[in-house]
Amino acid sequence: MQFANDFVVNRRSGGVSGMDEMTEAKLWTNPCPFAFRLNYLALRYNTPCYGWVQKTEGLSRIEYVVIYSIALCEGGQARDIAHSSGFPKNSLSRAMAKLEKEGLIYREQDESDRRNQSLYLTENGRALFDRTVAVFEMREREMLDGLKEDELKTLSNLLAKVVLNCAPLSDEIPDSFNPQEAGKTET
Amino acid sequence: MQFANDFVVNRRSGGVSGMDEMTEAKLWTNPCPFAFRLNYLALRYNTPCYGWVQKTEGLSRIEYVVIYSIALCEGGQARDIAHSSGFPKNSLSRAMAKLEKEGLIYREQDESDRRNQSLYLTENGRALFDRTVAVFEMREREMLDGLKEDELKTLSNLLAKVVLNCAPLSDEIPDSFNPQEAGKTET
DNA sequence: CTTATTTAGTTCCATATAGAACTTGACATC
DNA sequence: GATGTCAAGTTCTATATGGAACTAAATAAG
Repeated sequence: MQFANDFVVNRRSGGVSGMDEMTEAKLWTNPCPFAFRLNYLALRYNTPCYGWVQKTEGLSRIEYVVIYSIALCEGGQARDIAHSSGFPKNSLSRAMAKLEKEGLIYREQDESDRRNQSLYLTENGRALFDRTVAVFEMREREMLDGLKEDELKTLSNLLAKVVLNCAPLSDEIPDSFNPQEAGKTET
Repeated sequence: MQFANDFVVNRRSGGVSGMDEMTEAKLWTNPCPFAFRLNYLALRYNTPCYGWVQKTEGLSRIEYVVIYSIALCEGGQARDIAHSSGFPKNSLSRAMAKLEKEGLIYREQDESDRRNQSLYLTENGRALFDRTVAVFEMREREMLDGLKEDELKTLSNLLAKVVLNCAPLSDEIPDSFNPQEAGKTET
C-alpha cells in the first residue's frame, strides 16, 4: 500500500519519542496523518482539562462546554452550541437544565421569536469560568511550548485557513460513495 | 456585531465564512484558539466519516478504530489501541469481541507473555479496510484543499512538532491546581 | 517458596447518551 | 385565517458507555 502524502514524515526511528509502535504508526505512516494528529492532540488536551473540571467543579464535559460557549458569546443560543460543539441538542437541553438549576446560567426568551432563548451566565457562572479557564489556557500553552513565536503564528494561520476552507463543506457523504472515484483529482 | 480581534488572526470580515456568531467567536476570540480549532476540525472530519462507515458497513466508530489501528499496526495489542485512541479498554474489549465474531479480526495469544494478545485482520477485515479507507482519505484531502503544497508541508511539520512536544507531558492536572500560578513561567 | 504489585484484558452494572417522537412557535401559501 | 412546513427545544426510552471490580499472568520483594 502506498502512502504518498505530504503529511508522512520520515520519523520511524523506532521509539525516539518514547511512544508505542502503534501510536508511532498512526502518526507517521497513516493514510490520514492530518486527521490523526488532530484527534491525538485534541485528546491530549481534552482528557486532562475536562477531567480536571469534573473533579474540581463537578461539571461534565458538556456542561462545561455550555459555560464556556456562553462566556465567549453572551446571549447565544442552544442551537449555536450544538453546531459549534457537535453535541446533540437533547443532551445540551439536559445540561442547560442542570446548570440553570444550579444557578450558573439563565435563559431569556427572545421576544421577537419566542422559540429562541438567549443564554447568559449568572455571576456564579462567570466566576466559575474565570477561575477555571486558566487551566485550559495553561494546557494549551504547555502543548505549544516547543514552538517559536513565528512558528506559532504560522500554525495559527494555517489552521485558520483550513477552518475557513472547511466551513462550506457538506458533512454528508452519500451512502453510495464509490471509493474508486476518490483518487481522482477534483476541480 | 464586532469582535475585538486581539488574537492571532485578522479575519473578522463579518460573516464572510457564513458561520454563526458563536462559532466565529470560538474561532477568533477564544482564550484557547488552538484547542478549539483542533476540536472543530476533528469534528468536521469524524462526523461525516464515521457516520458513513456506520451507514455503509454497520460498524460503530470504536469498531472501525480497531480495524484501522490493526491495519496500520499489524500484531498490535488492545492496550495500544486504548492508548492511541483514548477509548477505555473495556469498550475496546467489547468491540473486539464483536469484530472477532463477525470474522473481521482474530487474536493470537503471545507465547512469551500470555496476558498479551496480538491483533490481526482477517482477509475480510483487510478487504473492509481497503474499500473504506478511501473515504477517509478523500475527506482529509477535501479539508486541506485550500492549502498550497508548501503550506501543507509546513502545517504537517508544525503539527508533528507539537505532537512530539506533547508526548512526554503528563495528563494529570493536580486537583489543587492554582490558577494564580498558571501565568508564571514554569522551568 | 510464599506474598505483594503490576499489567492485560474481561465482566458487571448503574448511568450517560443520543435517536425519535413530540411540543410550541414562526412563517409561507392559498 | 386555515393548513402545511420548518425550526428550536424538550421529553421519552432503549442502548451504548465507561468506572469499578474481577481474573489471570508476570514480576518483584521478603
